[in-house]
Amino acid sequence: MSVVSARMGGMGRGDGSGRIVSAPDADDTGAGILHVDMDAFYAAVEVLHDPTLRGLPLIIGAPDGRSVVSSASYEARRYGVRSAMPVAQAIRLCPSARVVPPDFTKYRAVSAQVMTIFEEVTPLVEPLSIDEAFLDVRGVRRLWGSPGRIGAMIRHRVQHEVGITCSVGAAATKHVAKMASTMAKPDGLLIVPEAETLDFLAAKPVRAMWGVGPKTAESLEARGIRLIGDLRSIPFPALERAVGSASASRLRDLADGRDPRSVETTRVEKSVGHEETFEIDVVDPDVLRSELLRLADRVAGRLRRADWETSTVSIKVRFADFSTVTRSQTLSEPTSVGQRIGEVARGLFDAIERRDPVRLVGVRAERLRDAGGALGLWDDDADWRRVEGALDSAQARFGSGMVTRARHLGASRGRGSAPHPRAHGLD
DNA sequence: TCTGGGGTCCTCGGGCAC
DNA sequence: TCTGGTGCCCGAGGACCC
Repeated sequence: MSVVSARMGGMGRGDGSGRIVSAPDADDTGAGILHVDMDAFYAAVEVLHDPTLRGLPLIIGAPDGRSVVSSASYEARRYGVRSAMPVAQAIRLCPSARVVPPDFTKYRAVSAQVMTIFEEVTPLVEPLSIDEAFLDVRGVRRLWGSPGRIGAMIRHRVQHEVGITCSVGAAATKHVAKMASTMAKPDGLLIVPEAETLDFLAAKPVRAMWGVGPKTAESLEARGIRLIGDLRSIPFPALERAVGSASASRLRDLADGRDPRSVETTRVEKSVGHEETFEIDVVDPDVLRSELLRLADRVAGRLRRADWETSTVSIKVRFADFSTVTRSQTLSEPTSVGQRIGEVARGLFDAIERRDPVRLVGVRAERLRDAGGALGLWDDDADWRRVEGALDSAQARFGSGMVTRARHLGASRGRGSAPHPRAHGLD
């Protein structure tokens, strides 16, 4: 029996018109990775808090200025409203829509409820964003049943315990599970048994792949590569010319159904930043400098709350014509002091000669590189040798101050003492 | 029609160390 | 002492994701 029990159109277009779903008891052999994605999450949470909004076209986004749509209800999507579209344009497409400013406190609270449900099903949960996660359910079959049953159970629990709907993709790999949940939207379950992976992928457009955006798709399509199946047949050197060698290898693997990424339960932030778009483009350098200081202060505050320091500060300046430049500087001494980050940001800004009107400035701080992965997860001797090499090289470059600190961080965690996230998995 | 804000990851060229 | 290969970091830019 085919995985597809209902088909209502082509590929998903974001408005649910291409929805494809499976029955929960469809063949799910080998489909132990689930991707769960909330449907129109921000809009759904707003409806949860104000039931009079149910059934209305909703646009989540700041109603004024230069903001864009963060989320839209399916009622609004039927008018062509999409995420990332300027709010002004969305209102023109759907003048009857209710525009609601985003409230992340509310969204985070509901997200926590949903993630708790996931963690009650399996310890192997990888939150991907506020409204989606991967779950590895291969080790909990005896507890809850097959992946299809588990997907159906999660959907039922989220709907009844939280009050919103979600879509689930079940497959042998993260990539296919993610594609499947997208196709099942809204409020659906799509199972791709492992043996049907290649057939499932073959006729899908390359644009549907996770990681292929407009630019990559355009480059592929210009060479006649429109379907994932085409990625398998094109000579590899031609694919490399289209997207570069690393992307070519990755895309070829994904097209062949290979995706070695496991569900990782730990994730470490690598940078924090703030940026702001002005309502009206700014020319006055003093205004821009003081804005950079303000952003640097906010960044520093977050660094201190997270108890880490930055080794590299970068700024971003977007001009009126939307061209963007970034500048960064690695510090001789790591810091979490706003004034210091602000000084560096201002210095970087002053070194940019272009003085066109500016629409956006941003400040970002990279986490201090401690040369072995921020959590110090040493897999084996090879990792350690690589770290030692990097530290030696850095010592030669920068002197011993920063390097001693990095070496200490590595050593204090202990070689081999930190468990790899995968070690927490079920058997 | 005029493009947010928060991120991650990749590529590429240059410089440097071993 | 010089050279080439290798591998790392840095910095800039870009693509992509939600």
